[in-house]
Amino acid sequence: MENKSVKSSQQSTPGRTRGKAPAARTQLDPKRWVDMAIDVLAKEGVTGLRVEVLAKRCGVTKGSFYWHFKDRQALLDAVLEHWKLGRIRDIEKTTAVMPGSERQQLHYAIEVYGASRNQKGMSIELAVRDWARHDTRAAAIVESVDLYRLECTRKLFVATGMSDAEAKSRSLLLYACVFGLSLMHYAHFDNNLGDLKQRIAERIVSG
Amino acid sequence: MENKSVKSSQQSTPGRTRGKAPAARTQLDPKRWVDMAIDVLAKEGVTGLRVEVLAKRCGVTKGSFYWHFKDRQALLDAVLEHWKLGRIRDIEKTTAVMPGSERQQLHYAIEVYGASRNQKGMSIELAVRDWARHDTRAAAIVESVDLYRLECTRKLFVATGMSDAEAKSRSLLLYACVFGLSLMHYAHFDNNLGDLKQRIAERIVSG
DNA sequence: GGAAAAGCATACGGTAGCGTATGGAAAATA
DNA sequence: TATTTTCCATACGCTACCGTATGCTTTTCC
Repeated sequence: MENKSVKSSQQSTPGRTRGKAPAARTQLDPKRWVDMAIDVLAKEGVTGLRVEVLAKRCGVTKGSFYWHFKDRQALLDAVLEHWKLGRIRDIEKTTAVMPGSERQQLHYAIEVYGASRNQKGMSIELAVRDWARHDTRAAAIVESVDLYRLECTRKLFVATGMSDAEAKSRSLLLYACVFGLSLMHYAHFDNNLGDLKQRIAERIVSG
Repeated sequence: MENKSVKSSQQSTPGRTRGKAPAARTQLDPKRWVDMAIDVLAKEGVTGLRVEVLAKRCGVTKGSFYWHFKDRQALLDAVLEHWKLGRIRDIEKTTAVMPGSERQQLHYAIEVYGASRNQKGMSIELAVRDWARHDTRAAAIVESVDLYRLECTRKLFVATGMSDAEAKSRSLLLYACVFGLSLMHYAHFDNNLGDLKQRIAERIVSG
């Protein structure tokens, strides 16, 4: 009972220099826990993220969990960090664009969030945001991700010829609308939702 | 330490004669529970809505609770119903308008949701929507409220001269943006958030 | 092969919450 | 005043968690 590897595991690993990738084993399993945790997070929210429930889903007992993590909070921190990094990678991929096709890319950004294949991603998004309403750590992560997102799309809007203030407002409108739509229940509001969404996207992107 | 005299200002209690149906008397105190429950809901979310916690906040024990409610679910149902009725009343008040000032009323609807004095209302709103992600009853309530809201603002947009399809898309955009903004952390995105919000409101309302 | 460490299981004590049972006090009613 | 009905407190059993302690088994390394 020493050396509970939280998430700063590695660096030294004293004495076992010549073996083989020593970090490989103790590095991969925390990731398995985090992946599973994010799965549960999407379906149940952060309050459903219980140690023993998670262990059962992993096919082990919590004895395993407490070997890999100091406590439940350590897992939650790891989940937040993993989510943040994943979002940043995703944002960069989504907003990377050849000069000239910025408008098209903005439409793509809107569409990709509402896509049904992205259902799980949006569930995670909403779960983290609800989490952030009661937890300052989660709130800090959400803020950093939000600011990064807003900045990336702002640049796209600027590239389409807008003023900076207008680009900022459009950027904010874009994400607010994307997240807001995923929060509403409007399936029966119209029988041509595709057209509605198209009009909304135009309203956000075009001048 | 007696404090049970919140008393009852019963109104009619009809048919009190020899029959039964004495349920009227026990009608006022459940409201106290529901009010307190909504308070907790706003701060902690539905998962924080625990019987014993609530009882403590009411200065009683759960023995009282289980006299007024069958179980926890009964309280949750009552909370949902109360919330729904309150929202509908509020929507009707917010979207009632003299012919000619529809645009102004739409701006007011946008502004009133983002107002800081409405902080608690928005907290409840978000709590109920997160609740609805895991509970079909809550989802049904949210859907009915959403459809009513969307319909009311749709009429306002139509009154400003828009086509029905356009009015519907604006209506959806309006609420998506309002709820989405309350979900994001953009305070440090700009030092003139008022201007940003103004631009967004114009984008939603004006043609 | 044999010691040491990794990885997990089992058992334990503790808290929090749900719902039930039962009794007691206060108020309404006769 | 006596009795019933309201309303609430207390006590209980039960489950789901968290975190710790301590083994047991499988690798890893010499």
